[in-house]
Amino acid sequence: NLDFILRTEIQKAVAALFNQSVEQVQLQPTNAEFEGSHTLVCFPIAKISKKGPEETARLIGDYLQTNSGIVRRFNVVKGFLNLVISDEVWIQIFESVYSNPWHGITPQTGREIMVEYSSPNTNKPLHLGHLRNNFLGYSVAGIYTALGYSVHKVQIINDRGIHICKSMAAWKLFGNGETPESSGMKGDKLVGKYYVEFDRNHKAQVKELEEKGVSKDEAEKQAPIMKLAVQMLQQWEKKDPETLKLWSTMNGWVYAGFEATYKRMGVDFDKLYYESTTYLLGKEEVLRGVKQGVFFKKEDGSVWVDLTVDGLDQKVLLRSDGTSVYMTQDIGTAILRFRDFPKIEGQVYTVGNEQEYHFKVLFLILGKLGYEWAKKCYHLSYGMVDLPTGKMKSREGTVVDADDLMDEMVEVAEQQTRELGKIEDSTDQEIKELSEMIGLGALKFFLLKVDPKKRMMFDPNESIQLQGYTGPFIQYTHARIKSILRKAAALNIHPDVASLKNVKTLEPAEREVIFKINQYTSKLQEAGREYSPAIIANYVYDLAKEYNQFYQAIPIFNESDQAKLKFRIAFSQVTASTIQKAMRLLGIFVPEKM
RNA sequence: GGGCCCGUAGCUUAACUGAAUAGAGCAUCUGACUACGGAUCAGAAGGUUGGGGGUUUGAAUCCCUCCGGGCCCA
Repeated sequence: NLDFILRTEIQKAVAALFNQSVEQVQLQPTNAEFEGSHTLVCFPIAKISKKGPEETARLIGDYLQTNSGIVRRFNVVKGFLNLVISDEVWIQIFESVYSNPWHGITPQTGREIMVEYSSPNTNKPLHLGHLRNNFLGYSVAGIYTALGYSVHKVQIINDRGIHICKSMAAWKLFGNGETPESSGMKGDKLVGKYYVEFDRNHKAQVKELEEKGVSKDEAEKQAPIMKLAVQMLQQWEKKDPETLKLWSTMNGWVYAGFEATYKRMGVDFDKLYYESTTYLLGKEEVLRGVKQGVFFKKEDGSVWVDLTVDGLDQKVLLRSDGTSVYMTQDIGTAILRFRDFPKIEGQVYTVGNEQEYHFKVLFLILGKLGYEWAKKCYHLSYGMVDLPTGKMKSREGTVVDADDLMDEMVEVAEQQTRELGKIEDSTDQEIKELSEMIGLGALKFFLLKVDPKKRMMFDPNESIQLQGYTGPFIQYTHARIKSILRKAAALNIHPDVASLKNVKTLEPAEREVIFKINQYTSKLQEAGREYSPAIIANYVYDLAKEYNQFYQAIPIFNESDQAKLKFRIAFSQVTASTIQKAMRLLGIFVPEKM
């Protein structure tokens, strides 16, 4: 790794010149206006060298140039030492990537981790927010896999509670036995329809009661349809066979619908957890905590945890009637998962940032209960997706449905593909598949390129873009390279490692691309450390952009020098495969033609 | 009442965790070969990084304060 070597050389130089050691070597990419690729910021070193920043920079530059063997030239601007790495070194770096098909893929380390994402309710279909959630979780899982982890992808499905009983109640009253088959609707959509139906009826009944002088709060409880839903929830808890049957039938419809959506999204799971089987967990753990003295009981019998020493407040874990709260379940589920997968060192929870407090508390509690792995639990907190009209609200019907959005993206992609007419020899089926790849690529890239922590804006009109900083731009670059490689094969040009050795100098555009290719592994590590697919998205865009610049500046096949020609083909190959790998980390596929 | 997050070009965003003239894309304007794919490339214009103060050789980044937006806990 070039950066590592450079750092070591710089440390040696400082030791030799000033008889001092530097901990932090501040290396950064050189600004475009100066010659060089790596820049050493010399201000901090000037402090220990007891000389001015410029002189310090010059001395280090001189030393490196004569002693290191990798620095060809240097220039000093103010306190910045710009280093020009010799082309031989760049070519060597390229060669090591080229000759290693496993570049950027860490062999299995034996480490294991769990990533949770999606985690929907079963009363309504998936929406735009779930898309961001799923793509993020899936991508982080992919990044960790590439880092050598064995990753277990899970979700917890909120399949019980009043919300699904509302859909059940409405279906019972107005459904007339309607099923996905009889209606031709996707199961999750059908159940969602009855959830809306419930809400509409409930509102009407509340209004009626209010007109009779009942208070709003009372009216909401007394509305007959609400009473029915509550009654069904009680029946469910008593395990009434008829209620359980309807419950599992309707949930079954939803799962079939979700399955179709996940499949199209290209995400999957290794294990599913259901709240109906986990909601009673955790109570024993909490009681154990009371015995151990990490929790305490109040006079009314409720159990609390005191987090004031951690800068938070007191939090209830069991109500006075002994019933659980959400936190209790989450404690139980976390422990269950570590029993199911004893080798995992931690869990990543992909959940919106409104739950930040909840997870902070959860991890603290798990730590107090003595679980070491609590330290390795991470809340992958992401911001809401806003619409130009503001927040998505199901009650106001402003929710962007996941299936609809994917349809729309693919449709735009297909229209564009046909208009450009570059793939005339393709069958309809092939065009469909390609459009799916492009449409979903655009959507995933759009949702992943922004820092997960940030709240993001989704404008349905402007977000469907296929030019510029988008997934299709990168897919296009890949397809274009593939076209070059086909031509090279047809011309019988076959690059090999030996021919690379005959290349002595590089064009600036080539150096830039190699610089980017060389960054892949460190960007991958950074993305893992930060749990941020956005870092990969930014990286792969930069790489594609650099390659396109090279492509425009240098006509590859005009080259008469055979070694150079072969080098450029090899170079294009490596770029394509790096693009392919990086995009795969985002869950995006790249085409051969488009 | 207590706590957390955010504010960067008209819009969407980046900045390697304190470094050079704050990078991109969209939109606007100008240009690109009979050549390997124009979903591309080159260029112009667009910024008091919400306001003010402080620390520092150096601040979008750290501290204080005010303004504006979002979220959580009781």
